[in-house]
Amino acid sequence: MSDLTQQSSAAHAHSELALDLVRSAARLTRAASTISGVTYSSIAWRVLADIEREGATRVTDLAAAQRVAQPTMTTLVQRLEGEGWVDRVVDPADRRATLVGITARGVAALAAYRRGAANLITPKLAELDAADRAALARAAELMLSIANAV
Amino acid sequence: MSDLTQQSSAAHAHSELALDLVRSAARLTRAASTISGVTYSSIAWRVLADIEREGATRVTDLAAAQRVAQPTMTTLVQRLEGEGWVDRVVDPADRRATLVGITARGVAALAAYRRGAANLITPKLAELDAADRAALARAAELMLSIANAV
DNA sequence: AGAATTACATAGCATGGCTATGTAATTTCG
DNA sequence: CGAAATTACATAGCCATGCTATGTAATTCT
Repeated sequence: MSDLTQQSSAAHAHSELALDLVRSAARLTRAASTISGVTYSSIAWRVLADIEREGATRVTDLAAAQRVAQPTMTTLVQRLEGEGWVDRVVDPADRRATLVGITARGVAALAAYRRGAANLITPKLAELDAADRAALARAAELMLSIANAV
Repeated sequence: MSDLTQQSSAAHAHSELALDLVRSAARLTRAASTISGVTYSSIAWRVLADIEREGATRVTDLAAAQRVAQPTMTTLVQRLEGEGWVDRVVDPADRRATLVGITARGVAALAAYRRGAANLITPKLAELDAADRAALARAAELMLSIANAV
């Protein structure tokens, strides 16, 4: 096999893998949204988790991190505030901006979501061997970095 | 470390991995939805792909496969029909049922989506070493089977 | 034959998306 | 310094993706 053919085969294999990844990630995401009792989809939990990890954050930064438009994030933050999960204060450094922080109730709601998600997925992980779990752990890291890069 | 503590540690690690997986899958899914020119979200492409692979399929079967309610699927199929990507015929075996088949235009639209998705993700895969790509390939299989099992 | 179940369309509503626009605050530039 | 430009976010209007409830027709069960 010539170099050019090898490159074509590798590119084809990478494309196949790319599509497999996109597909299986979407399937898992949808399956994970069927957690019993959970009424918000994944973006709400991702936002709460990011705020928990990073501290109070501006609306536009939250929107950028989740790859959504600012009004989309404004609406979500308004709903989360309505649930008592986040609070909003004017950013003292720039009075145009709003800082969104997570409340104790938000931390509790996020923890409950995490328990539900773990309850749904963890038993399946327990059935796997250590090599497969290692592959998944590495893949989770890689998927994150790929998602952040595109 | 006693057996019980080991089990607790393993369960905890599995929970952490479960949450990491759910999170990174959701992030990748969202990132993949930012493909230039793509106006439908992932469920449309998954449905088209499933119909392409399985042949004409009933609305309820499509809904079950995607973990959504039947009316959700009815609405999506109506829209896909409006795009000329699927056609619908009465199932001769049961006149209550509708069989949804993919059209040539649907095949073309699905192919275009796949090209876009591959263009977005494949360059990132090319930057990885073979072990990482192998981990991702294995993880894609595992995520699919986990999604199908929960 | 009638009752129960199945298959899917419709209705109404909520969440998650978008672009466009308006208002206030901040920064830039002449 | 003041006006213009830019930034930050809320609001408006619309669509896609979700749900439950309900209606209609067809099939199955008793």
